[in-house]
Amino acid sequence: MTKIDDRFYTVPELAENLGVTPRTIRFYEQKGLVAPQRAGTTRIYTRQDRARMLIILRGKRLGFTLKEIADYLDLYGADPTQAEQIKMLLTRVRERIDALEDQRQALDVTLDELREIEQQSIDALKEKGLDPVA
Amino acid sequence: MTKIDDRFYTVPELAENLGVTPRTIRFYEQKGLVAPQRAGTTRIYTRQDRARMLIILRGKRLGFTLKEIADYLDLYGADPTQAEQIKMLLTRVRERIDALEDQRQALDVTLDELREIEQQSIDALKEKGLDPVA
DNA sequence: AATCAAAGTGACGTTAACGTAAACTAATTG
DNA sequence: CAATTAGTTTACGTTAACGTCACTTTGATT
Repeated sequence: MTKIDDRFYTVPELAENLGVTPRTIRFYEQKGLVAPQRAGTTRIYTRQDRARMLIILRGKRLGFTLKEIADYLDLYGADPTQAEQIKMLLTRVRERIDALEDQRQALDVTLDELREIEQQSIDALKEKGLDPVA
Repeated sequence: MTKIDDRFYTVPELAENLGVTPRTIRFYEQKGLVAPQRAGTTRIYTRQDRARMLIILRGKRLGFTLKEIADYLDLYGADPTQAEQIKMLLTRVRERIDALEDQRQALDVTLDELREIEQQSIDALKEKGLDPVA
């Protein structure tokens, strides 16, 4: 018998557990990313809710907007085979990979230009008899 | 005798010439980055003003904020030897290089994670007998 | 029942770099 | 001289993802 984790979390507890602020969790709810049940007015988060939050946070880490994450999650559960969901994920992930590779390219170009300016600055200071380190 | 470029620009002309909108130029003035003379109410930009704009635009391309660019430009002209200006520039440029190198690192990590997800998605679709390309 | 901490609910603030729209004024053109 | 064209001014709008307050509500405890 494996013990199932049937623990419930309140907002502050879940926030603590996930390393985010309570405001963030409530904000996500307002954006339709999570929909916890209530006990009176208090939000109750199950392990499934927590799993959803983890997906959201991973999405954020990977640079997706909350809107994109919401679109993805909308298929979650509404798609028995989950094929559509995975296809959509694959599409978005590939878009993001392309975007990041472009960014990487641009970043390298910028770095080169900055290094050139750095060198020019060093040279200029040397000509004035100044130490570029100081 | 070299012909000097003593042409003057109005806001829309300079904007056109630099590939920015008039609003941008006026915005920079409001932020204290440029201070063109006036002919009545109309702004008059000299070649020096244009040079300043080019510096600003380069700074932007390199990822500096308008505030940082403004600080840099404040030394421009107020520093006869220009040594301080160059030192400051060097400091900022190095900071920016460090930041971008960090960014590059993070970006690579993210890319790896995305590629992993891509692969997992492909595998999942294949197991369902679906073509990951479609 | 009074109290008290915890949770919730607006609602406005923040940041950066402009965009947009409306209303003005000044100068030129027919 | 009226109309058009240019340029200016002012102020609010935009975007994303929350932060920060101030205030109210609840459920629980004494």
